[in-house]
Amino acid sequence: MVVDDEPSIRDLLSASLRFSGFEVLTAADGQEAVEVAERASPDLVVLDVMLPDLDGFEVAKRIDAPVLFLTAREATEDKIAGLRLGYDYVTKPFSLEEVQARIRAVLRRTRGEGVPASKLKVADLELDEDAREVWRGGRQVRLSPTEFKLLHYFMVNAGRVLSKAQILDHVWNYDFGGDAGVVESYVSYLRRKVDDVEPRLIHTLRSVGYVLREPPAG
Amino acid sequence: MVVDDEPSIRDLLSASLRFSGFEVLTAADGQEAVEVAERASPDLVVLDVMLPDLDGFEVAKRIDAPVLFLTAREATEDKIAGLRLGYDYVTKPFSLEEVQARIRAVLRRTRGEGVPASKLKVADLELDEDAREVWRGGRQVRLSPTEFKLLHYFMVNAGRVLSKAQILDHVWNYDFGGDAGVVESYVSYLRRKVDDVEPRLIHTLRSVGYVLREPPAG
DNA sequence: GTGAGCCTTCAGCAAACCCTCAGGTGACTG
DNA sequence: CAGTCACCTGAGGGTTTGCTGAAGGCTCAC
Repeated sequence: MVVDDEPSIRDLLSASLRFSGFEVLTAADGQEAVEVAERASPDLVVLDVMLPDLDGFEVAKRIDAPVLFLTAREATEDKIAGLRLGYDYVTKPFSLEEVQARIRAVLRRTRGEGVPASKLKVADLELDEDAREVWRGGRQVRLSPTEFKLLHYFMVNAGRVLSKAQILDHVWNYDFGGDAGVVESYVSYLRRKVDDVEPRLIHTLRSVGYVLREPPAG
Repeated sequence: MVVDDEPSIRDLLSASLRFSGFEVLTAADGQEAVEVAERASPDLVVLDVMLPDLDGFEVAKRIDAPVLFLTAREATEDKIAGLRLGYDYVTKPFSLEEVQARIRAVLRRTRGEGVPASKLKVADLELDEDAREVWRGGRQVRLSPTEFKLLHYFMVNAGRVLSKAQILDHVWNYDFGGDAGVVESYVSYLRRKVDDVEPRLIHTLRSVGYVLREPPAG
């Protein structure tokens, strides 16, 4: 369930989550959120701290479900302090990758085994979401936050062709204004760090995009 | 459903889609689009971003159907930013092949199994639309974007004779000014890359066109 | 304040690609 | 058989696309 008063954020999140296979309900304010949550008992609520009517914390108290908070990066100290006390949260502007990673982490914690494990593997390339570690051929690799998010996106979608626009939409914050050139830079960084041995896993499809996959025989 | 204020684009798209077996409705502006969509609930709407009355995004919000946007290649930043919100789009000038491929992809995603799978096969020649891969006799072949579009057009119309003019109209952008000589060049490229073994699949019909088909036994 | 790591832009280079053209080849026709 | 026509294909030039090194600005920790 997604609760935010800005329609654009609501649409962005619900579309992205539906595409990933979740069933999504939405609410535009605290009142509606409590009502819908009572009827539908969602597995998780993504909740903006700042709502027009009720305070986010108030809503969280009245809902019997795990909560992932959304908050402005420039939030006041007491808000952040409140969040630190046991709540998970993501700051706006966020990237879809970030939110989905957090959602999966929360579900994994609360629902135990209903969710895929946190280790992704393609050929001899491994990524551990919880530990935030990446290994290629038994050797650990250090990645910057953006590099990690990009590689994670590639691995979740292993075998699928991803356009640069698509990558930009998922890995970069939704308010990023630049062009797709930055994706090329980061693909280049990733290649140097995790794809400098055979078999090559990141492949360029000229004027289409990139794909991460084990090359087929022949 | 096709929504564009330029009659030539509308006719081009609707004729091509009807020929491919779709039922097509059209609208010339946003107002009409919303009305028609309400009455007919189309499976998909092909929608120009730039309409005389309403903004394309406004229309998309009011229509309860998947949307494929059309946009000028040199669109301004904010237009593109809107497209970041998860929408599929094709840039003008497009080729009919491109639009139809995108339409099928969207329908496949939203309607699940109501649409033919993404793998085409003729004899030992295989083409996977999603993975953008082509195989001949178990061996993978790399194709440029135009080569891929051309082969795709051949395979969708396997067994049917295609004139060079027809091919030009479907595979090349609608504003292409050159002559049919390119088609000969690209057929030649394709033959070298995917038709260099028996049985030959691409056949020339002198002063008529080409056809891709498995030759009959004997 | 200072430095390190990180993010983004940019420009130069390299490769891939698209299209044109022209000479050659094979088929049909008178 | 010779002439004509359609087609095939190699060569080449202009353009597009992608890769990467370098540089500037930013944040954050010390």
